Amino acid sequence: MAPLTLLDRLLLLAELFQRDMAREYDGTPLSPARVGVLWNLHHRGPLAQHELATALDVTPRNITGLVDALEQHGYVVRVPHPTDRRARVVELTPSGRAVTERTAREHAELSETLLLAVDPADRAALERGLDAVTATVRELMAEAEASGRAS
Amino acid sequence: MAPLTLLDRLLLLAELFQRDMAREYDGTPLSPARVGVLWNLHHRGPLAQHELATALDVTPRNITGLVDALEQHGYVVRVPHPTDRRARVVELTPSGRAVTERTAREHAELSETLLLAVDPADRAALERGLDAVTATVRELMAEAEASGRAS
DNA sequence: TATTGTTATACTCTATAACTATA
DNA sequence: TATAGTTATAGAGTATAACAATA
Repeated sequence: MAPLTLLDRLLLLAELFQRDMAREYDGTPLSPARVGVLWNLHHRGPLAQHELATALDVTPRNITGLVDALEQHGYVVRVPHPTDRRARVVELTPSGRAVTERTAREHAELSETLLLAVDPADRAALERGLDAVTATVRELMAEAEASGRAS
Repeated sequence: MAPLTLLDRLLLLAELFQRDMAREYDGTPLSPARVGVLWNLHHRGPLAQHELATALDVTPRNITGLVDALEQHGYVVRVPHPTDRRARVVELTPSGRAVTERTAREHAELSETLLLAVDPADRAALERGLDAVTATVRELMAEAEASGRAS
């Protein structure tokens, strides 16, 4: 059997995270895409819908649906934009904030657990390596997008 | 700003890969889930549909839809199972094999590129670290599934 | 004119439940 | 009885296109 390449390892881990995420909110009104909205609001504060669309890299139509669902279940509210009467600003409710705070807490714990699993002598190299890989992936995606746009 | 944690880095990379995958086959009859079927057939040879369902961790109903689409576009064929007349074995066509071989080639190239981006002194530690993290994530998921089943 | 968000429509991925044919 | 795959139905996530209100 061929040994696992670096890409194999990374894709495997990405798939595990994705699978885990998809099950996390099973049976609740939440889902990975909806939590993505909450997570952005948690980190950046109230945002207009088009800002969410840009941040999540989806169409504005999509945001309408996600915010509809989140608002219906009480996690966010739409408030008028202070200066632009076309726009609607999305804000976390206390219930939404409870979700993001719980998620943040769980992330911190998981990060701790994962770090402890790595040999202390390997930790710095692991972080450096991941950063190098991430930077390269970003470059490749930017190039692909540029050439795609050109065609 | 808080520095990126190990989990932050891993989730970021996972998201980039996911985003890239989703665009890869944009405008073609392929898609991540369909390529997942082709990929399994590439690595394991012809498979019955229930084997695909187990491998991809989705319902048999889902496999019906994916194989329908792949068959309609000429990437796979359904052939009778040699001994079980209930089952249908899914096989790659030459056209399907062309896709998986192209994907394998692209993976090999990308893996090479990513490896070159990492400081040679960090490469072994990166692989060890990723394996440790992957093993831990798997343990946690298995535990979560076991306790979910119990409840 | 351009932007913001919506309605209308469609496609993919996924799930559960009921059913047929076979084991 | 149990398994393999299908039909029926439903819901989430995504996209494009046309439109109203506002900038």
